Amino acid sequence: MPRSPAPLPVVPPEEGQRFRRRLHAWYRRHARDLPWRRTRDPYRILVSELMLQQTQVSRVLDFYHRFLARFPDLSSLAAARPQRVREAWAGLGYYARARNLHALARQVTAADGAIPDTPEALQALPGVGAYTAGAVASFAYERRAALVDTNVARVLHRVFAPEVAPKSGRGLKALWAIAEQLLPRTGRASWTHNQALMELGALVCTARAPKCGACPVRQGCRSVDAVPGRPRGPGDEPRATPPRAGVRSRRRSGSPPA
DNA sequence: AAACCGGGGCA
DNA sequence: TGCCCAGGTTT
Repeated sequence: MPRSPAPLPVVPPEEGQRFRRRLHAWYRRHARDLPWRRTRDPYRILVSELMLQQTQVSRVLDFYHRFLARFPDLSSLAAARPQRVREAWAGLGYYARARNLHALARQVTAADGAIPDTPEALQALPGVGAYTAGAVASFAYERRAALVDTNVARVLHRVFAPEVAPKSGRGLKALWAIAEQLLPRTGRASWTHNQALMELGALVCTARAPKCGACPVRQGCRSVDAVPGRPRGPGDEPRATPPRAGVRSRRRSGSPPA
């Protein structure tokens, strides 16, 4: 029997629209002013995204400014010696990212010098995976591209798909499918939508102690709805235990609820 | 699909 | 010490 492919989750269009609206209204009021949100320069977006891989925003800020002062554009980076690039990265950690960025700069410079604008082409570059490819397409070129990073994965998991295992291959595929269904119609709107999704995960729908009381999309969140008996008012205290999306009573299959 | 990789901060 | 962070690459 050929194993039937697990059906990907479907988000009803109306539900998606309501989600987008509330998310956007929240973002307009709470978005942080981050330097890479003030530019569409593909090079600068690329630098920010590589620095931000597995690294918190607060720790990237200083490095970002210093790096760009040292290497203002792609060609200056491509022309630099590896040693200089490594120095500019010193302290940030994950130094393979610096090598990847440098290799990328040289590779693109050796070609036509243009950073690609589609996720497919971007993903062929060193150090650029599915997330970063979507991020550059969306944030630099304002293309209508989906992206799923750890923040987005957590938000979508909790709100729309608590039943999937978010770290598994299938779970991630499901979350990407949801992310694509949620995309607004235009690339311009997608830029804001994607930023907002990530911002919500970073500021409200956090890994530990999520601020559900301050969440613009808690109504309709399948993880919050799954936790009864907790009337949470605005600005509520961090929960001792996160919603643990998808834990409808963590029962090993077989032991029925008492 | 799962394993592995790799820095640093903070509870 | 363990978990988390705007993941990617390799097996």
